[in-house]
Amino acid sequence: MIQKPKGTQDIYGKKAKTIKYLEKLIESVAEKYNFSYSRTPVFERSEVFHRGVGDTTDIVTKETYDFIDRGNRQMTLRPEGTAALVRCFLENKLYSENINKFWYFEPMFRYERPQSGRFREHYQFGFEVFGSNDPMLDAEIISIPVTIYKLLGLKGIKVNVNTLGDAESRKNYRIALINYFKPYINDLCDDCKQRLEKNPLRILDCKVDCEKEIMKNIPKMSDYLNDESKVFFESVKKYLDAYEINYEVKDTLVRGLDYYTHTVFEVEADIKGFGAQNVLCGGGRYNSLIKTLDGPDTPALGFGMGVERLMNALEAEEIVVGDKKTLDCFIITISDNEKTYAAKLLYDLRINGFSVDADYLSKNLKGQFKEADKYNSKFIIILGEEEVKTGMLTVKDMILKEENKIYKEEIIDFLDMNVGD
RNA sequence: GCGGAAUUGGUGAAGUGGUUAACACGCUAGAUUGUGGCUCUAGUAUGCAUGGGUUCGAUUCCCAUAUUUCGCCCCA
Repeated sequence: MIQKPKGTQDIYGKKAKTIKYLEKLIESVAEKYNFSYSRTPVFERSEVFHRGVGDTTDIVTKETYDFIDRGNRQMTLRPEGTAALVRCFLENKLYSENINKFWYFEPMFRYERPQSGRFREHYQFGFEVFGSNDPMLDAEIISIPVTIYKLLGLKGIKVNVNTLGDAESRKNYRIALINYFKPYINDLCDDCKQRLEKNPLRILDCKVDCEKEIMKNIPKMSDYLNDESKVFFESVKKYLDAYEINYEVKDTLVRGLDYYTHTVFEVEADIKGFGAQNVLCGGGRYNSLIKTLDGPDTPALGFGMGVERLMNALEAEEIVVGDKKTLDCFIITISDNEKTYAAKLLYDLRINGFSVDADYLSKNLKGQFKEADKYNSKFIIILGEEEVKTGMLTVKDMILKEENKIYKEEIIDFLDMNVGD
């Protein structure tokens, strides 16, 4: 038996229905926020992510699906949505417009060891805004996942926010961190020893070293923010209050992708018994990314949310979404003699907008009734010798449990009147 | 990349080094030859992830591989 590749999933049945429902919900939220739908290729030239996400990040150093195509080009399966969308933004010169608001819902690929809430292929949706430095948008971006959780009735969530400041603040803080940790380099874990030169900010959210004595007096980002960055973050917080968002400022929150500046945020699942992978959503402002990828200096921000983790959270809170499967009508035939008549009827009803099905397994009457039940059919049409001959159909209302005789010519009007929403 | 635990019909699962692999759901047929949902009866794994090995004999013990799951790291 051939098994699926590690960390991938077959999506069908209940799971498929939930994903479809979520996608529609997200689309409707996107419309309300005036974001437009976008799609980019599943694979890109590797440098999109290597330069975009950052060469020192774990995502790029050990988690990308890289391959060389037949034309000897180095390609990478998309590990996250932002860098790819920035490439699209630049290539199509969308910066000629004032502002661009995009959303996406696509599979992402990371070569990792799977566990609860983590896959090698998973779905992620995200919202990105290019072209504005207004702190009101930072709050708006954070409000989108919060709105989605609210619409779904998901309560166990926690919003953490921080600022990394602008390039100058970040540079000063970086120097301060290196100076602080250098004397203690032997006390740090092996990963952090590497991080010290390449990306010292990442030491802050290291889970190995976080309990150590040296972590207690580390310089604070807030002391290295220049006035402009401070004012910006204060505005963001003011707007967050206006959006009535409950958040916590967490000054060790730095995020694992290199492109962030100013505002960064995460939404955690705060549900008892939830797995170790509890970050449902993460994002922030990335004002320097577009320039890094050879574009004009354009401010931007956004977030991404893991669909499987969102579904885990819904399940943990026993929230069921999506409608029950129903059928307007099921056609039962007494014998094979009525099958051509049934075929015509199926075609007629379907083309007139009804959801209709019939038996294709030559089941007996009882079996056909059971099947109609399984699909929650509102009506059943029973076709026998008599009905075919006279054109007088036997129609059973499964909700009122009553049977009617309807002329074939009137069946569409009849169903129209009785199959409401 | 590192560590732990798993893998038995369509599904949830019990079980054992030795003739017929429990139970439940589902499915099929019948009781009920044009009316389902309830009930009753019968049927439903020549096989226990795959490939090796140990053994007179392996689904059971050992090894490898694949997948799942729970952590670490990291992230959505």
